[in-house]
Amino acid sequence: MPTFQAPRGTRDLLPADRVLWARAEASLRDLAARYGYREIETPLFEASAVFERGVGAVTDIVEKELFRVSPSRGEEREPWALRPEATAGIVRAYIEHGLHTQPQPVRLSLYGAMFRYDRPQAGRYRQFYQWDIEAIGDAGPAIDAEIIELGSRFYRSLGLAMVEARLNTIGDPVCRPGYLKALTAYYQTRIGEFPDLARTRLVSNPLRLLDSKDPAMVEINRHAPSMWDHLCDPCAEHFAAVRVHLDALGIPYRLSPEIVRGLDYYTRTTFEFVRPGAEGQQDALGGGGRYDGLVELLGGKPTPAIGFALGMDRIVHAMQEATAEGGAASADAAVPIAVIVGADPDDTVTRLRIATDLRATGLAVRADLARRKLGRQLEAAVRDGARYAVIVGDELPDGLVQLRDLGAASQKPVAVSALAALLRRKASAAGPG
RNA sequence: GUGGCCUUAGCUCAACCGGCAGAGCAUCGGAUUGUGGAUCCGAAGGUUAUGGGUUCGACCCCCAUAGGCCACCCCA
Repeated sequence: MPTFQAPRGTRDLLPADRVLWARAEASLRDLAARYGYREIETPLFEASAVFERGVGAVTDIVEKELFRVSPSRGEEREPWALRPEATAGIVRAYIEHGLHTQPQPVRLSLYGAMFRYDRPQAGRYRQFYQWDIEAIGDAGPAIDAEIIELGSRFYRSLGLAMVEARLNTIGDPVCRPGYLKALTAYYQTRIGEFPDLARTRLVSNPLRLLDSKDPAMVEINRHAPSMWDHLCDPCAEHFAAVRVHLDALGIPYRLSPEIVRGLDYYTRTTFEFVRPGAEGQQDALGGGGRYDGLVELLGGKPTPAIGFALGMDRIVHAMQEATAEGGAASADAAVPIAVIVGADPDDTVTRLRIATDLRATGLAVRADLARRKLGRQLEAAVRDGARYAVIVGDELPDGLVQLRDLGAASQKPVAVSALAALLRRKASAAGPG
């Protein structure tokens, strides 16, 4: 066993892994830019209160899962926590920097690491990665549809066509209390059938009982009153309008009353992206909703907003499975067009100098600097995926090297001074693959 | 945070009832000194996750710890 290992719940992404990650990240950056969601970066940690107030102090998230950090010294008094999600920090930044003075809505995109302190298992890490999209300052249903369509497109761009959008509405502070009253009243009539854990939850967060996976609760929920029957007129109109927009865009979705968000600042639209057939609890690949109450809760003016977050760890996992099922393997960006090898293993100066000169012209080349014999150098070049080898040998005093086509196993002498232009032409001619 | 299963070389795994820790792949080197993913030969790689205990003797049995996985809790 090595002396040190990655901390519990974290892992190293080795170069072979990073290829897939980079592809997903490139796709999301491209999409965000084209949809007008501009990148923002917030600190990895914030005052704990940002999350506690935003999320609710009595929830498991804060009591159990918040990754708290405290300064080991100094005058800082405020307890900090690593960000468990992106929204609270983004909203804090929106308020702090007066982004309400910019044209509304402000469309924002953030990709990065999030942290939670709970017991790890596959697809659930203490350090994990999320892509977060927020549109702050627009109450209309069209922006809801834009964001859901953006999420759908992202999955499709990665070849995850099976991902399914699920849509719901949870009302707003006008109509939800009445619904909660009706729901609680119904649950009271059947509390005798409740599993133990569900009983405590009936008090703390009855809405959450709707997405319980306990068979008894599923049966009870079958006859539970529906939020949809209790919506106030504005909420009902909003919900209908979101669906009109999605239908107009041709975005398939399933209406799913169990998609709830347990927190008070969530309003109206909620949605998730799931992968049917995923093992265990790993089927949710992302989700979001409207949070018209959060900006005010964190000290800003009342401001409508909607956002969503996609878990990259699970997305990459899904991509790996899709690749294993016969999809195309992705290309490694670090494959060189040529490797500079030499007959004299010790002459690393010449090899490094030629490689450096070629790289200065923009080419992707690598010099073999391990002092091994020529055969080993060629072998390594082939296994690196290089198409050419530049062989430095006795011809060098005449200004010549051998340019060897590793695929065709043929070679010809080339002037060192002509190498860059020649390789550039080869690189652009054949293209990747 | 609760319960269960698991941990042998970088990776995938062997090792009889408790009796000298091995293989394949990968890595590095060699196969008459300037040419390849194959083949052959060789080397290196281990306190059997860690620490205790039982035993003449422990990869094997017992306890603890760490880590992984699974189911809960939860999923902002």
